[in-house]
Amino acid sequence: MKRKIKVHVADDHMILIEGIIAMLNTDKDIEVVGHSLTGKEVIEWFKTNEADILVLDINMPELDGIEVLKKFNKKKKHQKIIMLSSYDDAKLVKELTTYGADGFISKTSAGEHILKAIKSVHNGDPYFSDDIKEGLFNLSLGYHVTEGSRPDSKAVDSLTEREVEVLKLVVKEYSTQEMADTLLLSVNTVETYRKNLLKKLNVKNAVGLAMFAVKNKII
Amino acid sequence: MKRKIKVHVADDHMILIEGIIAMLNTDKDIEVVGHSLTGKEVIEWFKTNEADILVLDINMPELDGIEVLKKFNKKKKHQKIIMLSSYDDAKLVKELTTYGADGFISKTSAGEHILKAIKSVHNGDPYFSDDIKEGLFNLSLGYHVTEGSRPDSKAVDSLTEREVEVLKLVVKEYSTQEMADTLLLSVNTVETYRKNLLKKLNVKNAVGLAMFAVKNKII
DNA sequence: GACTATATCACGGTTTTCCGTGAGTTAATT
DNA sequence: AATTAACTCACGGAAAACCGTGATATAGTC
Repeated sequence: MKRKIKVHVADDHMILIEGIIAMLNTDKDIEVVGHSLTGKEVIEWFKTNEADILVLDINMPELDGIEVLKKFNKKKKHQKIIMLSSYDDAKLVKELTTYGADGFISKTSAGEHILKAIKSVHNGDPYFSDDIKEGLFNLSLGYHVTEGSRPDSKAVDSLTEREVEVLKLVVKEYSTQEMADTLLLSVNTVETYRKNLLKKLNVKNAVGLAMFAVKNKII
Repeated sequence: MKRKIKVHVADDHMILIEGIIAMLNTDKDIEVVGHSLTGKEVIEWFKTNEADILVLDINMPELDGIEVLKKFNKKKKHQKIIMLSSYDDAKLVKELTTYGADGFISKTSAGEHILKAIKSVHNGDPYFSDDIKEGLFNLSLGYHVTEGSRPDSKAVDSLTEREVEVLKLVVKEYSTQEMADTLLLSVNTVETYRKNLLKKLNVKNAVGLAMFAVKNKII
């Protein structure tokens, strides 16, 4: 008997999880072996369990899908990962694939796409749903940013990934403590990034960081 | 034979719609007679069709659930409306019930709640899922929240001249001391304005003030 | 193998922000 | 005359941000 494809589903909306599970259960080759409501739960689950495919929502509390993806990437975990996105995440696709995402489907697309994606990815072929492809296409046609004050691309490029992550959270009004909890880092480390940001971007305080982020569309 | 409860489901995520439909179809008293992906579609559909219950997502493109609710309310349409919300919409509940929402369920709650909600509301009893209730409870415990996140003209109008002046300087990365020097005020006074701003705009810190200023073009 | 960049954490200290609460003055409105 | 809104200031305490400096580990590059 053929071994079923083991799938773990992570999304902060239980209703959506149930919907996906119900659908996947209609396929005899697929078995849902677990689900999580937060990024932290995902990490915990995979410490003691395993699955072939992880269906991972981008927006989750505590630890979002992107962070989870990065952690898995770093640890060279072998399971494939399909990112679940809301409509406006097209621009993330490229970035996320470099972090090891194997597939990308939009929640706006029909549910059968998840089935297709799982089978495709399990076969080793990346999968992107049509609307994601369309979004990518539109992006490549010259994403027009509304001009305001001149962005400082030199400074942007000088930022490391972690610094950008911290910057994004600063914009969301997170305190250092909250960032540490979210990114699973020590408060001291977050402070270091914050200091580096202030220096690199040559601003005086968190407001300066936020304004820089706005000008450079890091938001 | 008993007449089934006719339900229309509106959400911009097809996957979620499918999940809900699949679940509702397991109940013999309920019949899903239509679904929509945008607010406009909902309006169009109800011009030529009818349903007993409308399950309506708050966040949709083109015309969001709130607008749809208002339109229905104005036209005194007779069907009941259950709002589907993401986690952080608790503060909207009160406002939405005045616009004629009969129920409120969070997407984070389990799917069976939709069944309960539909039957309850169809019986004439309002329904709120537990986490929504909890959110309301917390709100009534004093956390005075004005409004959600979108551009908020009410909040802008509530600001006094002095508060706006301080806000502008906050955006320019001024410290309280510097603002006091610039505006020829005592540090204490500037602090007061800053506190008022935080409260009025319902943000956590100076970054929140800056982001509000950006959104509302006070810069 | 040395060098560099990145990521991670620590510690002690200063400054600023944030919070609550209260209170006096003027100008406009009822 | 009474109320209200805006403006002004004060004080004490808690929390967070900011600053400098240094350390370790790792991965990649020259």
